[in-house]
Amino acid sequence: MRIPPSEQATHLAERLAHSGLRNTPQREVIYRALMENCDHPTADEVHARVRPAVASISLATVYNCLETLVQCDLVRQVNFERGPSRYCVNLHPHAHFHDEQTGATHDIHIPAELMKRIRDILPAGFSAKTIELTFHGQSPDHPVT
Amino acid sequence: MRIPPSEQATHLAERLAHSGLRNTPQREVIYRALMENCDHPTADEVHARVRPAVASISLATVYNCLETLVQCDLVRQVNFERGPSRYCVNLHPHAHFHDEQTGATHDIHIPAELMKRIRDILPAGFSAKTIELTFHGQSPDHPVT
DNA sequence: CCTTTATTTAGAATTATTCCAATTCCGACT
DNA sequence: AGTCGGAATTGGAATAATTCTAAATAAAGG
Repeated sequence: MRIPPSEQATHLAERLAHSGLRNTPQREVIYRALMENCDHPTADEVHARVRPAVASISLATVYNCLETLVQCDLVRQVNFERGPSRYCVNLHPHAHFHDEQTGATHDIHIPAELMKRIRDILPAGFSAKTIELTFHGQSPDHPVT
Repeated sequence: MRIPPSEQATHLAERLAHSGLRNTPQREVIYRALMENCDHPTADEVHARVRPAVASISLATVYNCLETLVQCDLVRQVNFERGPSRYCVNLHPHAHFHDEQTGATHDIHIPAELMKRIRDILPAGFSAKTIELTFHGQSPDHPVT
């Protein structure tokens, strides 16, 4: 299920080109960092992770690149309450479970059938572009992050 | 369906007492402001609304009082992305529809049966204390706020 | 190469919120 | 009534995450 790094890079390059954007080392390394470890890091955490590879990268650039990736539909931005934004490379429709103790985030699969039922509670005239479903509580002992 | 002001006040007083907290004019006026107009104001907006009644009230107090009301389960705090927190007096389980153009927020009723199905997608071991369901998109022409 | 335009960068600015320390208020108890 | 102690309020300072700005750098096309 994991895509080899070369294909990741190709995918990124394609999507950027598709939006008329350039493929830069910073964007590549950030995208790779997210793909390697599919937890849900904050911009700060991403910054820390990519520094070894691109020592001079600034936090502003990390924010810029992450926004670009989100715009290209390569990455999903996730928010819990008013905490720092987190970034997620799982593009399948899914919910998030936020563990209040550990702060860990778990992806929860949403069956297509349920997705449809959820969409159906909207009264006529409402058209939803995105749907967010978030659980807060306690996750099992063995944290999968 | 609307509760008369006197009962509101009683309800507030009871809940505060129940948590060993005092009933202050600031808390009362803020609670009343929220009940009167069930849109989803920010702390700033609440501040602006209650100033006429309690001219000297500070923004810090508004934040304090709102937090108190949330803790007493009299008010629900709602967040969209990383925008300012909003406050909602509808305590029935419901979803939120956030209009991206106008910024308006609409409450959407969630049938109990659907609520149950949503809860059921959690794998064993996960226990959710709260569930948030948020739609982003376009709402009908005639905004109800 | 040279130009144009995109991107990166550091640091300043912004926004919402929380913290802090100093009053003020309220209720209980003499 | 007078006083004590804890709560609550207040204004202003502090914080945290993010965005803005203007200058420097890099890439792509001619």
